[in-house]
Amino acid sequence: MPKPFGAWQVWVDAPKFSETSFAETIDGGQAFRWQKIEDFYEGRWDKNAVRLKYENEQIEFAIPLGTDPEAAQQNLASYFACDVDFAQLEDALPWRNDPVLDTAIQHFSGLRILRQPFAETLFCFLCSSTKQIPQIKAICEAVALDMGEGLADGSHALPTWAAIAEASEKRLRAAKLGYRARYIYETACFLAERPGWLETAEVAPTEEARSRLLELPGVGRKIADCTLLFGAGRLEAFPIDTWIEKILTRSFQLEGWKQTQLQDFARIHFGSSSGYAQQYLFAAARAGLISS
DNA sequence: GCACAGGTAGATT
DNA sequence: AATCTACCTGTG
Repeated sequence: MPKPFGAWQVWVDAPKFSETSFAETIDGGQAFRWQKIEDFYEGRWDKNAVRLKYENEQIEFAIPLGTDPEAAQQNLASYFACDVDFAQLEDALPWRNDPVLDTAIQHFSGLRILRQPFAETLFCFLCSSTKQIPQIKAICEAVALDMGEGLADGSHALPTWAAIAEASEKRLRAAKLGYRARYIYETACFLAERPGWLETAEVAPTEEARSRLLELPGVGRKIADCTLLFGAGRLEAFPIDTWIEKILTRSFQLEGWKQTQLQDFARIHFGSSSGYAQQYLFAAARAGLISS
């Protein structure tokens, strides 16, 4: 039975994408709530359920029947951070004297950093440790089905942190979260005792926001930086995961550098949008374009 | 069977 | 302060 989505419409104010940069932006490891179905992607965030497809150099969208197209486009604009000029930021990256970054940008030009809901981003990356992307997606979906609110198309949103706090570690483990279940449940309880705490962290200056996130059980530097980059538009946050560490050591020949030294290198070399550069490198490495 | 996967925290050296 | 190690589960 087909899901109750309406007709395809052109997203008039969509950012400029190539087919590659479009696919990589929504389904390249920034977000874990998109799935490819036939020739389109279906995704969810907050209470939104949307289908998107790249068609004739444009982005078309479809939304559940009976939902408001104007509101949907506003929510899309927010999610895709349409207030940010990524073309300008891309040009400002040091690709002119960095052949590795140049290769990555040539292939994925037009890539964007999403502006996902802060609380959901934190949750998804708490699920992500030593998991492959398909598994992270499966876990998020399982938790959404168990604890998340129903959406207009019959699918489920991710649960709020309050809803997780009212559940249990055991229920999280049922979603195959493994050892991550304890971190997530303890973080939920931490947040439940501190109304407004996460919202304050979201708008704090980046360093303060990061140190706040690091107070949460299971949140280390990498997850904190992913939350800041993909969930708060902090393009200066440079998450160093196993991929980025390999890229920096092999392609940038920084063998033996410590995490703090790699952070310093990223800030100095890539500049104030180092997190944006990070996503290009991550995409290129996963595509096998640069050695990692 | 076994290593590894978009890590973190606590123990050990 | 740097380097192990345990922690769940699925995949190759």
